[in-house]
Amino acid sequence: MPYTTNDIKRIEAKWQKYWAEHKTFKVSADPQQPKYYCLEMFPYPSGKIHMGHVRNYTIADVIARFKMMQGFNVLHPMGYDAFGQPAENAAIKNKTDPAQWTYRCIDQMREELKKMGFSYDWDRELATCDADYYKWNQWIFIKMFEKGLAYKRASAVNWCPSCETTLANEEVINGACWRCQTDVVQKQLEQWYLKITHYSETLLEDLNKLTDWPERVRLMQENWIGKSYGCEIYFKVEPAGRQAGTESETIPVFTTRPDTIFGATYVVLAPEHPLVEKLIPGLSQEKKIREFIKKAANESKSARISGDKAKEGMFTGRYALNPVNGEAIPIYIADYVLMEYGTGAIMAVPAHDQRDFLFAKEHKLPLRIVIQNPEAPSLKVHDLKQAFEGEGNLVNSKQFDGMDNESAKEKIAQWMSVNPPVAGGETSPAGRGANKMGKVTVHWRLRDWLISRQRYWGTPIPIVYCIEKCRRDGKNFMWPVSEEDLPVKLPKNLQITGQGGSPLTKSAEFIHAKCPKCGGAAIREFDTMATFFDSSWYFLRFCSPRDDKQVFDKKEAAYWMPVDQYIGGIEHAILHLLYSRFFTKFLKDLGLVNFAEPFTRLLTQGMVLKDGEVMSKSRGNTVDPDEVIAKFGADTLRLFILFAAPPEDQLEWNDSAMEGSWKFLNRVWNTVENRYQPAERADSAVLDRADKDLERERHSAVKKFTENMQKGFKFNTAISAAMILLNAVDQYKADGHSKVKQYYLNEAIKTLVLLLAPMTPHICEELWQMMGQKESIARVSWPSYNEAALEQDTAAIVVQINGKVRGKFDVPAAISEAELKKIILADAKIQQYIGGKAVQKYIIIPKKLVNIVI
RNA sequence: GGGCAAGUGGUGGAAUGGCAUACACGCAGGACUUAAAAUCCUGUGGCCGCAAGGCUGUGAGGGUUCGAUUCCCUCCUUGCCCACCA
Repeated sequence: MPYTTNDIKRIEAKWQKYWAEHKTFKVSADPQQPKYYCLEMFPYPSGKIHMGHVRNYTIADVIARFKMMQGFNVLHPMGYDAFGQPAENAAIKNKTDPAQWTYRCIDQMREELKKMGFSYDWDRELATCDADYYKWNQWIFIKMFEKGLAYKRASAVNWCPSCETTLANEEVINGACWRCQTDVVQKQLEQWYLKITHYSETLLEDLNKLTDWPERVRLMQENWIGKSYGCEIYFKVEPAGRQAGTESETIPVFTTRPDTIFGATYVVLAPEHPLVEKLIPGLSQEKKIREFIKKAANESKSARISGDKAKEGMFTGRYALNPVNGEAIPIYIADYVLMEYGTGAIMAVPAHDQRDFLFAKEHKLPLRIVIQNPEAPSLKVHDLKQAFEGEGNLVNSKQFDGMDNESAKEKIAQWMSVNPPVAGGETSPAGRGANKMGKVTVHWRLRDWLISRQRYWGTPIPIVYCIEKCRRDGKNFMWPVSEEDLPVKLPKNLQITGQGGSPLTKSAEFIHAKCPKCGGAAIREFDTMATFFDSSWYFLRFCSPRDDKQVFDKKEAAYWMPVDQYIGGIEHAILHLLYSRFFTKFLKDLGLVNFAEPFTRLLTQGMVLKDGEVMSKSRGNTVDPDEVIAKFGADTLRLFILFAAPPEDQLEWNDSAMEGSWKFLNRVWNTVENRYQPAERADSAVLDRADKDLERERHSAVKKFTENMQKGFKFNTAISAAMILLNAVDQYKADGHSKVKQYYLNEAIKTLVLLLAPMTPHICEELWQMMGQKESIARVSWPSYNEAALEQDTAAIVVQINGKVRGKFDVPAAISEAELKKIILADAKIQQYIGGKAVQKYIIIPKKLVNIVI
């Protein structure tokens, strides 16, 4: 039979049908069997799969099939992250319903995935937009609400004017919306948050457990959580002349540099700081300050954080007292201080902080040097061209003078946390430290997660607001929907226009509800959940996807979880992976799971490039997997992707290398077809040199292939081991009349097909059948190797003189050192290189190398 | 500005202290063919040499070592992440 595109198409279709009909990859929990949960990040169903998907899922499929052959009970599911804005945008554009569009895309995507021959247990397929999935989103939300971990709060939030919705901090990239790149603005809104900060400490701490995660993902999460040790210092506000006697306000500032406290020459509040309202009324410049605050608020986030922007600010007219020396310093409002970090207020030390330095120069504010550079010890204020941010010894700092600033950080923080302000009087706000100058604190960069979205195509937040009795009684009127009323279903067939806010606000059918408390009239919350909520626990749902009684089956989850190998793009290093870790910790606290981390091992696959650039629709340099499959078949595509680069590295698309993969499979095919002959088991006692060499090549290929699969999934070098075996088989001259030779040839060919089975499953199934086997190759045991068969009789010894290669010797493998030396020194060429000089020593690495030092 | 990763033939890549360039792609030459495709064989880092062979070579410079692509230091370049984070 020839090897043509049509044959390949027929073979691939045949085996895809076989796997589907025989449910080859259907699994169930079996405590007698070791489990392996292999999971790829499920796709957003946009219809067509792209090369990034193909690479991601091919890597996962090879791992799943390899583990299956190694005897594991492998869970390998697939689903769709199906809620989200693209469905709404498509619905607006095509005047259809987001649900219709999404399910059509899912159908299309499923077909494409099947064409790749992936080993999914299709009976577990799920889509997050199914009511029987998002019902459990709502259930989890209510549990969080009950524990105080889901709450509603008004504050300045990130708002994307184009998507007309709020965004989480994690979704703002360089001040712009992650989805549409529109500049994000700040807006004051009442929104739902999840209290991920409740787990800050353990999210950080447990990163240490994730030893099989890429180092850089752990670092990115560590930076994102951002634990910083520092000090909160209390600056008492001086009463304004007329208001003398009124209760004084205190400004807590956060700093990581308490060693510079004696150099503070002004205090700065963020424009949104709540204290501003209390400080400015009645001041002559009140109006101007309000204008400035308004201007700052309207500025887009990207403009505000851009590095080269001049720092703008205004003097409030008020002063604050530095607790360490009682000095009155001016209070400013400036846009370079961010409300969302620290306390939203800073002490400015212009001599030792570049941002403060620039602002001080601009506003002619004084500088004071409190750290002397040991390399230029007579630093003067008027010499400063920029802030001195280096290490040094303290000056102008009273009893701390002369101390190195690293020790001073700790000493001063300690001193402030036990002593009242030197200027006297009460300064610490209630609960922050009873009348002390400051306190040692820890600050986190991680913010609570804003999950409200003013969009239609998402999980409705299961909350109702009573508008009758509860509200009239004036107490709580916000209630979670009771469990038996879940799911709160999304209404169908709404008009999606993309304008005028969420379509849910206009659906009478949706809005009106009954108050779960008093039974009176109520209206529903019409915000939906961010889709990252959906994907934060889907891996648990895959353990029991059809369970309609509970969020997931505890027993099933206990067997399958945690995920042994998770595979996906680096772009989810923070968002999805952090949220999933948070959910797992919450579910552990609920007693539903008994592990703290959902993903034991993580592999982040590299991007697919073409012409040196990331393949993307907007660049127009995509290669359609469908077209490649039509021409070469799925196996060739899979092999190319695995062979072209290690999975973590970028992969450069190359058409001619694609043909190389085709050629290789063609050779494998021809070898089986032309050289495999049924033969009986033969006596190994009659092996000649060539047979032994072939056997050694076979065992060596199994060893190298298996080790490369196990140590970091180095598929490219595993494949090269298989290629070497094929080369050895092709070189091997089997005497057609010798049963012994045919037997060993058959063994080598069978091994080759088994090794390739996880990578190119269709063709290997077909070849396996051609070789007379009845069983699907997917369930055959992985081949083993024998160390003894790898032994060689002779060893090639490299001889170096002073580290330079000067000769090679074939010697018996078991030779003694003395004999080895004798043989080498007897060589005329070696003697010529030694040239009569005295040999200082011999470095001998057995079976490898001898270095003669002269 | 801070952090991390990576720099090896014409190309993808291999070697993690012991023969640099495994395995492929590409290219060149040859066989088969009326011819082409396919397939097979040979060669393929650079320089010198008819050859045997020699010298040189893993971004640049230095160090450790009998021996460095591999470990350490400095620098350059590229990529990624974070960033008025106090």
